[in-house]
Amino acid sequence: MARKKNASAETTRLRIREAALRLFARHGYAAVSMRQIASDVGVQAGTLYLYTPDKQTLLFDLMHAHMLDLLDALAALPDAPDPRAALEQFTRFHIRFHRARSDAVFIAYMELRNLEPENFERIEDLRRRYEAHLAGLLTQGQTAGAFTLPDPKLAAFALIAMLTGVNTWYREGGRLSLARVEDIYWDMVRKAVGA
Amino acid sequence: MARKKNASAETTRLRIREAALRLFARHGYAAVSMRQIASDVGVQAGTLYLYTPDKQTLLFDLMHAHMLDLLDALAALPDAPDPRAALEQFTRFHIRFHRARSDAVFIAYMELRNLEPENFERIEDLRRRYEAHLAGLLTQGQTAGAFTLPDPKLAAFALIAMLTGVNTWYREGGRLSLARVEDIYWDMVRKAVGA
DNA sequence: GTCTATAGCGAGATAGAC
DNA sequence: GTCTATCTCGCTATAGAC
Repeated sequence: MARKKNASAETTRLRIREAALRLFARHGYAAVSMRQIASDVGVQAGTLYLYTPDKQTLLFDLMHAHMLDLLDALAALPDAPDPRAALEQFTRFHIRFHRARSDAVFIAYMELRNLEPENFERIEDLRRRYEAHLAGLLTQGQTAGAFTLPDPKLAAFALIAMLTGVNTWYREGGRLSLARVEDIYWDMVRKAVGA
Repeated sequence: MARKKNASAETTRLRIREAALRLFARHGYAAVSMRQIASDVGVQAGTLYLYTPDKQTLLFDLMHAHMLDLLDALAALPDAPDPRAALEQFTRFHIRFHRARSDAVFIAYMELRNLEPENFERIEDLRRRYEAHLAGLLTQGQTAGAFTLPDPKLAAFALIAMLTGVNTWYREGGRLSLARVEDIYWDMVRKAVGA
């Protein structure tokens, strides 16, 4: 049946993306061969080319999907009553979202240099939108007198770097729960912007 | 003359390291071939093997030298009169030192996964010493009542991530001088730790 | 939709001439 | 100290059988 065949093909497609995501994150795009990905999925290398025109497009699709997920999830956040609540919501959202997708986050940052120029620009454009959202939120808060910060744009860069950094050290089952980590980082974020 | 030959060899050695550093930072260790490095230096590929036993050792040596430089420079900082002054000194030092060596910084972080386990452990050990220095400084400040922070270890991770992040966006000749960037980041650091 | 087989290429590393 | 030449391997991508 057509439905069965499509379902099976979609499963293979998904498994290829999962394997590529994990392997690229662990060893790096350039260090991973199409053969390794195929072996991980349990198909032959040639089979991958039914699902992607080439290795570069596979990488780009993974990064692009991740950035769209991020912006969609950001847009889906409920409205906050005031700038301080909005910043707290952003802080906790950023930590949770990035923690849950550490492989994709790692790739979206580390493999930028392996993208062809046109693909690079498309990903960078999406990243700038995310940064601009936070910068706008900080600017609003400052205008409203809720925050005191020397430079909203730099503060946005600084806070995003700080929050994303959780991924480099946080391990499930460690000293602190993720909820506790959120609390601690929110405390530092709040103080840093003078809220 | 022996002196002339040695001097020439040392020059070649240096140029190989510089080329490798730049190329690894720009394209990634796995994506750069020994032939590319040789071509950049202006020698043949085989010549590189007079200076390094293999590509992996070349990478490790670059990362190791960078980490030793960092710890040496940290140790060479003058004593500060109090915890707040020590933290300000650290903040400005970190930004300046990392900014001046962006290629080495990038490699020391991004290429960890391309190190063989034993080499990885040696680099990680050096990195932990650097983090421990800041964590110790924060703990002292808190004990002395100069800082208010929920968790010195997490604060150290958070601040280092935030400060290193300057390298991802700062460009010479941009809107802000590096001195001004230091001021702005120090303002955020100071507030974040409640100093 | 997946397989086997392979074309075509470039990699890391080494040998030996100069 | 650097070169040319080469060994051996694994890569991306494609062709065609089933």
